[in-house]
Amino acid sequence: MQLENILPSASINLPKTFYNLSSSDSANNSPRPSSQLDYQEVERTESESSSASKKYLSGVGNGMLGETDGDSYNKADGRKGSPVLGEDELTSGRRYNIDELGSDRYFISSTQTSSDMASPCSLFPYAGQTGSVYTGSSGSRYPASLHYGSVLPPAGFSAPSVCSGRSQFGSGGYQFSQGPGCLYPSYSGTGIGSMSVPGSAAGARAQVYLCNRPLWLKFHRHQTEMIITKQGRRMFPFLSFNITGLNLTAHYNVFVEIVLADPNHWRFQGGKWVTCGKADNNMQGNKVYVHPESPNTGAHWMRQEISFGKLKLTNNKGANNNNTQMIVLQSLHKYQPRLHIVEVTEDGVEDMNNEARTQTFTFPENQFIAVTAYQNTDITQLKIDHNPFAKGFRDNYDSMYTAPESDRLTPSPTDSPRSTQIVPGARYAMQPFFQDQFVNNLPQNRFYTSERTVPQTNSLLSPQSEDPSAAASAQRWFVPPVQQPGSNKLDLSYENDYSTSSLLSYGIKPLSLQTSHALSYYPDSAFASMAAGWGTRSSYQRKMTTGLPWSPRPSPPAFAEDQLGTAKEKLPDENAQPTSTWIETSHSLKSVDSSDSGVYSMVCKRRRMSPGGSSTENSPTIKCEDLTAEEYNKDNPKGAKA
DNA sequence: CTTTTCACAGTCGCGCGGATGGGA
DNA sequence: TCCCATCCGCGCGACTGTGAAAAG
Repeated sequence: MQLENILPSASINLPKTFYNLSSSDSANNSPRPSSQLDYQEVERTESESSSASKKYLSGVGNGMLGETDGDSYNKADGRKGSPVLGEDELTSGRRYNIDELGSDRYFISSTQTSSDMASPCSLFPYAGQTGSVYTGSSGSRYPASLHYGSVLPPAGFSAPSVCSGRSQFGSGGYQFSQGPGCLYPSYSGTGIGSMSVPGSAAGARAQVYLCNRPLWLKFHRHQTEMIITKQGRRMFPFLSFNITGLNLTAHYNVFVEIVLADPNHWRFQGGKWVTCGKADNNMQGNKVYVHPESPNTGAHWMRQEISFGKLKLTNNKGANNNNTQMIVLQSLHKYQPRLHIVEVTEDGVEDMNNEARTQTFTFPENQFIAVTAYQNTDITQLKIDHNPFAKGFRDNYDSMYTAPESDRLTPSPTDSPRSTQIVPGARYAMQPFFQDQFVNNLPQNRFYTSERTVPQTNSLLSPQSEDPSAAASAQRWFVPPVQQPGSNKLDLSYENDYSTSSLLSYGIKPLSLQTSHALSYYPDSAFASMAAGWGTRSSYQRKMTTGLPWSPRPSPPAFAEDQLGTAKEKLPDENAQPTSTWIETSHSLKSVDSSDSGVYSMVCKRRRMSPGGSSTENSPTIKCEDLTAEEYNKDNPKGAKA
């Protein structure tokens, strides 16, 4: 599919400066998602100041799998990717160089001032497939000016009084997309990252990490799908952020809004997602989920990970009035979650006179297509592999726990999402970690045959580990909403925030963690909390030994798995040219090996067999990406579903 | 034919109640 | 002996994807 076919019209109007950002862009003759722009900016910043990336890249299995496992790492000339899914921009090595830096801190700055606008990096409208939010032709709650950031008009973005009435959101306090054609906020602003508010100097400049970004990326590579049901279905992966840069004493409402990402109706055809007519923009229903802890102080939001694990998606329009936990979506439409941080008064009332107190953050990897039944079996498998609630569907569930210690790649049962929200005082540490668990709990051997040899667990567990690559693997996806003019500002932001790290560094080194500034927020150590909430189930404890492949450390979601990245996956990444990938690959479902795209497509469409089936055929230990045509044919003579 | 709905089986954590053990 | 805290097992509900049936 051609990119032009799926990109919203809004994406056509891209600043020329944008195309000049990358040498490869011009070759593509095609607009690149603004998200790339953001990534590029970050990348450039990183490349200027760090050589750690090479060090990191050179490591085997140290790859930030979430990013580097991307199959679409492209060489400068060999571009491949998946415009449809836009995964390439997320997985391209060029854009993700930062991920491989020692810091692993991924900052995405948004434009705020006019000078920023002048900067191609910050100005490019984020209209790409992966990170775009469709700009509706009709009125929108978010004016076009949003490309500066998330300027939420007081009129349309009424003060949420979340404190006293969070339900207002559900009942229309935030009347998103209530009217026809209003589903797509006019948000042509900066790319994925954050959007800031003009004149937001009045408030603290928030910066946001997408905590479980690697997991999101894994799904995003295959075009994330989210089940919607009448009773509501939780998202998986769920949204989880770390916020910094807020005023410690100011009060904020934090909520997620899910908006249409493009004006298209999608269908899964021929093993890939294709557009199919226009989206129904008359969809009504709640589009906002206010974090239950809203309003709260900046210190509160910054001391812990902000998770939206209880957010539910539904297609039941009748559920919008009385259920603030559910967001009403339409099946086969592509959506983009957005995080809003609104400074409010102590009683939770938004200052209507200061729209600059609203900041919005968008991560393109959070895009998903709402479905009533999974279409792409890869997504299904990913869900099964990573979602603790779906453990019952893991074919080799038992073997994962009975296997030798070194072979055990699945996390403890305590990786349950509930644990992430139950352990008192441990949210900051527990949730990020559990997010990691979700990523790490995947039976690695199933997908990355060579990863098993990588002592992932060791890197995680060994406090004394001084491996730079391991340390580098710790990553956070940082999205400061307000970007200071000039890339150097971004650098500064990065340097400051990372080196001084007001947030948990999530480094591999526990010591670093303990000494991090962020921990000062936590009277109860994350580690203590971990210990408290860990391994409560005796049944699993019996199965587990002390040397677990996963660690209860509050580690970043990404590195563990990333570190497992195979050389195969990483090598192509080193020379990846993100821009090129965007155009040349026609569909995102391409796997690592573009040459095997046919096979890949076939394999990926293979339906997951019932556990009762032949172990050979159903063997979940082989990831479709890793299967060659020969292997696949051998394993599954029946062939894949077309 | 595509999409949606529903019942189902499986995992898991919570909460309750009973059993156990230690101290007064 | 009584009281209290802790541990353990069980039932329940929440949650998942599956697969068949229903709906369009």
